[in-house]
Amino acid sequence: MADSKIENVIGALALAFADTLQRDAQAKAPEPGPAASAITLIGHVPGLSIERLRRALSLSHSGTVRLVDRLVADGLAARFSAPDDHRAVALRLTPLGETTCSAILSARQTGLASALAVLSSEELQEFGKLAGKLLRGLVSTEDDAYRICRLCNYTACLDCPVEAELA
Amino acid sequence: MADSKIENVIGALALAFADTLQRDAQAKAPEPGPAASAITLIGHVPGLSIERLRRALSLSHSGTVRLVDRLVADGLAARFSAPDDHRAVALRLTPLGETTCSAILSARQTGLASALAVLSSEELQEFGKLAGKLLRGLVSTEDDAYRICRLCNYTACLDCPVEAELA
DNA sequence: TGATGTATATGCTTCGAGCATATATTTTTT
DNA sequence: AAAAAATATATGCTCGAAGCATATACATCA
Repeated sequence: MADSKIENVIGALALAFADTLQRDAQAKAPEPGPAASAITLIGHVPGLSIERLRRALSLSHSGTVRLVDRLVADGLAARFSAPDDHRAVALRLTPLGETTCSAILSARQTGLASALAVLSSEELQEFGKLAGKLLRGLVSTEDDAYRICRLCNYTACLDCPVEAELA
Repeated sequence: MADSKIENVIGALALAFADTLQRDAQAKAPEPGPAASAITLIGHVPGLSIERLRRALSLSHSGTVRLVDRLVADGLAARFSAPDDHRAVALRLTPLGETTCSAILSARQTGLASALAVLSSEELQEFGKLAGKLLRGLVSTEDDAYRICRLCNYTACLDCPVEAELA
């Protein structure tokens, strides 16, 4: 079929972008792996529970608990008891965690911006429009949204297509 | 800046595409992690050396050797001595490895195609064109090419933008 | 020939991740 | 209202992939 070449190109680009994205983000995190995403998610949703974090990161339960243990030990996050559900933990970033979160997000953005610099302004608009359409097709549950947006800079996501799709 | 929203959307899409891509591919591999990429790379470049594989997978040397050990133990790959350099190992897939490689590639393609199905034919063409332009901007060395194309279906990549950029 | 660089292999250790299980709280059922 | 089931978190245990340091073989260059 004529389209499999296009699929190859798009798949390779997604892989390459995700690589640099995660590399840049993880370089500012205290450890490699999902720590960077955990920090930006907690920053995005203060009061997040461990269970929601677990689903967003596609980890096991114990893996998530241990990851949070490490973030707390590093002074980046803190556990509170959730006001509405006394079983649950409400996670928040410490001031140091906020700083780390900003560093992760700006590193992510810098790398991405330089990769996108080869497009003209019009091409970027067009590419972004199609990307938004594709993104809306990938979201059906709230867990999907947290997972997909796990490294987003939410301060810049004013009319996020993911939120639009869920609403 | 007005463009950071677009960057968010593109970054999130890349992450989501790469997630499904790797999930689909790894589900057909003997183990999670870089094994799926290793198999398709060896399939793509028979005679590949461990050192080249190492750079394409961004692993340590010992990690790559052990990964190859496991692929060989699983009956998916085999070591030969490279004809031109007697230090190097030439890697090849066994018939079972070829079968696995095909399964990985077709799983990858199926998932990607369903994600792209929300675009019209014209939109897909346009998106692919811009993706190719972006992709060319990301390649400067041959190692980059192997890394970026590590999960590509090379039989469908007749005029690959990565190869075009290197030539 | 000798020296340096490159490719591979292996012993050792570390540490992130999952499984099984235990406890606490909420929700549902009877 | 009491009992049962479901949900959220925590922890002991084990596994195994990955890196570091080191050793060996071959190649290349002086």
